[in-house]
Amino acid sequence: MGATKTDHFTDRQNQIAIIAKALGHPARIAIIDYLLKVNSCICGDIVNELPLAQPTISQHLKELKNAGLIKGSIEGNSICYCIDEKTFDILKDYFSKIITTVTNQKCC
Amino acid sequence: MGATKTDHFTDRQNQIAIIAKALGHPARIAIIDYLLKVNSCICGDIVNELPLAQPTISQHLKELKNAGLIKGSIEGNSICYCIDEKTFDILKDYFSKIITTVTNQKCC
DNA sequence: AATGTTTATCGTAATATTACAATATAGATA
DNA sequence: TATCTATATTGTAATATTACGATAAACATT
Repeated sequence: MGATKTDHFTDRQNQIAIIAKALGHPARIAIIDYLLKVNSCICGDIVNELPLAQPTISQHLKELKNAGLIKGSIEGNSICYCIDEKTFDILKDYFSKIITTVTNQKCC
Repeated sequence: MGATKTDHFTDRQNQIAIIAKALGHPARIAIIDYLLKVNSCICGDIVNELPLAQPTISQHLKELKNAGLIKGSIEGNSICYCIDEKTFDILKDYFSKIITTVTNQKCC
């Protein structure tokens, strides 16, 4: 017990959940906010910007990358992380659809 | 150690993270999907619909409710759960803003 | 080559989440 | 009121997440 029963849900449900989960931590939202603000980014910057140790930030960046929310390219001896909008589109579409459907419902 | 350092982040960052986190489990996405499908709902239905025990579903419903994603009204001896679109709007607006910003960036 | 800088990984302690059996609670119905 | 039905709560085991010190890896610079 304790582990999520991934195989009982559809691929789409798992996909949405994985992306949402990656955004389910304020440090990761703060990283996204910072990436938007600076328009381009080096991880070291984030370490100075956030109240977390370097290994913790590296771990959060990894999760955002695994979820497809950011992509990183090697830039000399540091790494440039950027937002990957395709993945954000998936979520936006999902929410848009929900809102449209609910608006047409007469319930509760 | 181990606990999220909530007070180091902005209220808005925490708010987005809490909502996203609530959607970060496939069972909860499945519940949202089901609520959309049936247009109105009783918890018992969900228990028959999902491969999870009744207490587990009750727990997931509680989390969705705490995050403001659904609302429940007592309906005789059962409970009618519905989607609360206001909260989905918050996320949709957040993602829309991200996508607009990123599209105008020339990075990586 | 030695040193410095930047980022990742390992190990691990603290905490949180997930799932469910057992049980409680609340309202409906007999 | 006794019983049934629907949902919530409690307790707890299994697992996952979060945070960070220590260390490694990769590249740059001296």
